[in-house]
Amino acid sequence: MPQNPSLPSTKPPTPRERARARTIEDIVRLGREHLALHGAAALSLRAVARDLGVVSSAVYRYVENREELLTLLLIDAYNELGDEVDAAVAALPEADFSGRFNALGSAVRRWALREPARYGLLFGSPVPGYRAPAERTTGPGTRVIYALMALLDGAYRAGRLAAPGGRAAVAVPLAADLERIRAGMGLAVPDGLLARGALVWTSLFGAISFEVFGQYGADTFAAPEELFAHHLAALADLAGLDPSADPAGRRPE
Amino acid sequence: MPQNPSLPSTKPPTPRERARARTIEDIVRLGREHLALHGAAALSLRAVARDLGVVSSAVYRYVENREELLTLLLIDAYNELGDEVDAAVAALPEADFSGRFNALGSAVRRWALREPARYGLLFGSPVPGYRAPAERTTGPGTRVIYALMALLDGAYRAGRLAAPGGRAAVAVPLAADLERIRAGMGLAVPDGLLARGALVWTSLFGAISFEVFGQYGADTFAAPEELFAHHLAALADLAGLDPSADPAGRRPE
DNA sequence: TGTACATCAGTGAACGCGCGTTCACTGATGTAC
DNA sequence: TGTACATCAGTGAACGCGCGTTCACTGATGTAC
Repeated sequence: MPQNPSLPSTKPPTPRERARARTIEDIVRLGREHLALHGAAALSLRAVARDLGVVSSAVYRYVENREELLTLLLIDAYNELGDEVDAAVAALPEADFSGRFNALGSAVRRWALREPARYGLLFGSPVPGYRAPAERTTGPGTRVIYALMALLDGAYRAGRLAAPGGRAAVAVPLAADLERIRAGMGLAVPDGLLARGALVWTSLFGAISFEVFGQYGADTFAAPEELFAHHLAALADLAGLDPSADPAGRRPE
Repeated sequence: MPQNPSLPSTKPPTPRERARARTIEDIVRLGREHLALHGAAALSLRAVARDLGVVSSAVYRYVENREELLTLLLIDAYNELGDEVDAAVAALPEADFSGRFNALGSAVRRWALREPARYGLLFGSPVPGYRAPAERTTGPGTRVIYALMALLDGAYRAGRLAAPGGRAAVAVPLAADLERIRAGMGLAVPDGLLARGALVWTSLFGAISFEVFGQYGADTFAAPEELFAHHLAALADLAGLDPSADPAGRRPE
């Protein structure tokens, strides 16, 4: 049974604690590599132990079981994606809403193409027999949608988010859901724009998933970056982002 | 080595041939059930053989190996989805473009929610170590996008597809891709609308994947049908479908 | 209509593999007095 | 500063499992003459 590393981390870590933390880091790193190479279903504690240069049972000192390692890898991947998205967004001025939107979408795509198997773990078919513990993964798992919603909400508060036209009315039960989300995230955007934001969110990942998972077919699109840039621009329109007042010199990545 | 069932199927099938075809059907049916229950990674020839009431090596009379069974199941699933989409679309008058668009999207969603594991096989993370043979799966695998594009092209030819506004210009390399697609599918829609159609396509599957794969979180949306109906309406707008002339009495499913 | 032969479905044993997990154990590293 | 004890990392063997695939075989079903 693995020892609980540090409940109240008051004192500085002892050498043993630091060695232990480093080993856990190694395990996660090796697990990450296995994930990237062979996919989640093929992730095995024995293989990780081999790479760690240790007998298979030794891993159980650090990780309760295979599920737990999967959870660690899930959190690790969500956080890496979240970090990269946050950094890409923060690199542009706060008032450049369209620029930040582009940066967010491009950052997700870049990470997904670089880490297809980990992207698949997060946004692909569920791993059979594994259910992520919500209390540990919800936080890291919602970072991208939080970043997107904060961006759109900021644009709305700045008067730079146009009201949606078209045929889409918000029905009553959906309005209740949206109100709950708005309250939970501290947003100001009205229903129509919030619903559009949700669509933009799923659409972004839909476009990326098709590219990463190879749905487009072998040689349908020779210029996938162009296609994605086009999609991003259309999604910015769909979200209601007003292009007129964007700082000059911005261009899609 | 499995015998090739029928290259030139001239004569009526012999009893043996019919028994053989029935057994293959049984294998696909059982494989389908295993897929639905445990996912593609857990699909095993031994398990199928057990369910078939036969020793494991006997399956090799009918199926070359595990890969081949996966391919059969892939084709089977693509065709079932394609059949249901086609039927849903054909149930509405040809001129009711918005209605048919709704029917198409709803049919995909319905099938996906009913068959989450098979949906995951088609549109989720790739099965590790498996590559679908393009020459056998491309046909069935493109039925939905063909149906969607035929629908949008019909609307365009009928003057019922509005030119896209917004910031999205089509860059040159992308235009070349689009021209190839247009020629290959015999379409008339211009670049802007074609690119929008591709975005609508990926967005539709993005929305469905999030719902099927549980990305929304446990209780974020109590009314997922409402959300999807809203998304479909927004996607109809995005595609450029003109709502004004739709037959009365149409409503989203 | 009957016989000799070819085809085919299914059997059963086997090979070699990797997996998750448990358990009693040996030494090394830390801690309390 | 030294000693006795507790903690912990890692070992090695084992249990029981399921998998894909091959192979020589037995019988039943079909086919040619």
